Amino acid sequence: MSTTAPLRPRKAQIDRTATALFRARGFAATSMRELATALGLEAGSLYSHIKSKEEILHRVCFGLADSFFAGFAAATQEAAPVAAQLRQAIVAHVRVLTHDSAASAVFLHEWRHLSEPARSEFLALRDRYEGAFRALIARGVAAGELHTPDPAFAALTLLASLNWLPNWYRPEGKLSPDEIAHRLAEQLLSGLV
Amino acid sequence: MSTTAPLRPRKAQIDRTATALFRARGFAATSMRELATALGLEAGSLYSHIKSKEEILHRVCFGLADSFFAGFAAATQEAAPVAAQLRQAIVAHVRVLTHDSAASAVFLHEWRHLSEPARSEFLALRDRYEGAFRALIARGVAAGELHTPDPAFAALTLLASLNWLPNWYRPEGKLSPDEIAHRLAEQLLSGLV
DNA sequence: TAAGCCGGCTAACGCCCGTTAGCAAACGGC
DNA sequence: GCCGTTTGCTAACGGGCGTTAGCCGGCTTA
Repeated sequence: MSTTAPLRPRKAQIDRTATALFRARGFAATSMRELATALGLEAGSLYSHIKSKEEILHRVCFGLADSFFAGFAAATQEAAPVAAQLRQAIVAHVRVLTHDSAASAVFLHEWRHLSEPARSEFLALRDRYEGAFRALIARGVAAGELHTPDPAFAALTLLASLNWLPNWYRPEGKLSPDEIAHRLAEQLLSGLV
Repeated sequence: MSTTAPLRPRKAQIDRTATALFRARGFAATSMRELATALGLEAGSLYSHIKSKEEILHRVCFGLADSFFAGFAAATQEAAPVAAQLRQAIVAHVRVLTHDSAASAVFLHEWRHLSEPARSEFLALRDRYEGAFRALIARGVAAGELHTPDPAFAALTLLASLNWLPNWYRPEGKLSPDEIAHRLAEQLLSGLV
């Protein structure tokens, strides 16, 4: 858990606005002049607050990675049946996705515009997170609580389903984040028969 | 099924190379000069073959949409149990994804760089395709072959899992496309218990 | 009231972008 | 052997890009 120093409010606002633009148009297709206009500024003024365009992307991507790891750790630290831990991990994952779906979309799609070595570091984190799910499922299989021919495969499809959420989630929708999480868990753990 | 006129070979090669670059770097971050260099040309020469950068993206996105619809139609035209039809539709979808995973990745991620009205037309096609899966699942539920509280939800998670495939599929991997398709179908239809 | 930071401006830098115009070599079919 | 098509080149266009330098008003704190 890298301790993120509290951002000055203006800087946090820049991050939020940039995140929304990055999500809507993509990182490469969003210009600093567009971002400045959206904030009611001139382009040059942004550089009183940030060092570069990529710095924003870096903060968004790694900040969200921290959130995902924190959620997973909290969900799996109790001594509960593995299936219940997996359910909790799904809920935690969905909570992060829904709490800031714009940042999540950026996290999922725009990380490749990070330049090295940040890009490789990011991918390593992503692999580690996926590995944690894989290991959890494997423990469930070993304990006889879960059944799948291939835990890696299962982890892949599970996370893929969850990560599609930012594409259709609307905060004003009928289902609350936790209801969505439980339905997803139900669906993914029980299948369609 | 819009009949795609056969492309002249050079033009087809430009499309293929561009697709690979769009996938690796993203549409907006890929320059015509990069594309030309990858083909051993100068940037201006590209315009003897194509009208614009976006034209390439348009062809890739809509061409793949055609493939998906064709696969789905072939999979569901026989009078088989709905569950079997769904299995076949999954296999068809996976075949398209694996046959050209670069184009699939572009189809899935870069369509938003289409300008209007192409962008809206693309989204309408995508909705229609998703709707076809949803309807198929709903028919399965009505026939008592499938069980899910919410066919729309099920269609969403199913396609999400499948569409993650281009992110990890490697043609030289151990599993053949059809083996992957059957495992995915198994996983998604039966769950983890 | 002075000092110092915070937040913003204007102007400009060098560079890269997509695209066009005009020209020329190579080649296949009649 | 001619003609049209295909394929490519060079040079340049107007414009947008990320970023920097230098400046300044206004707020906070001593």
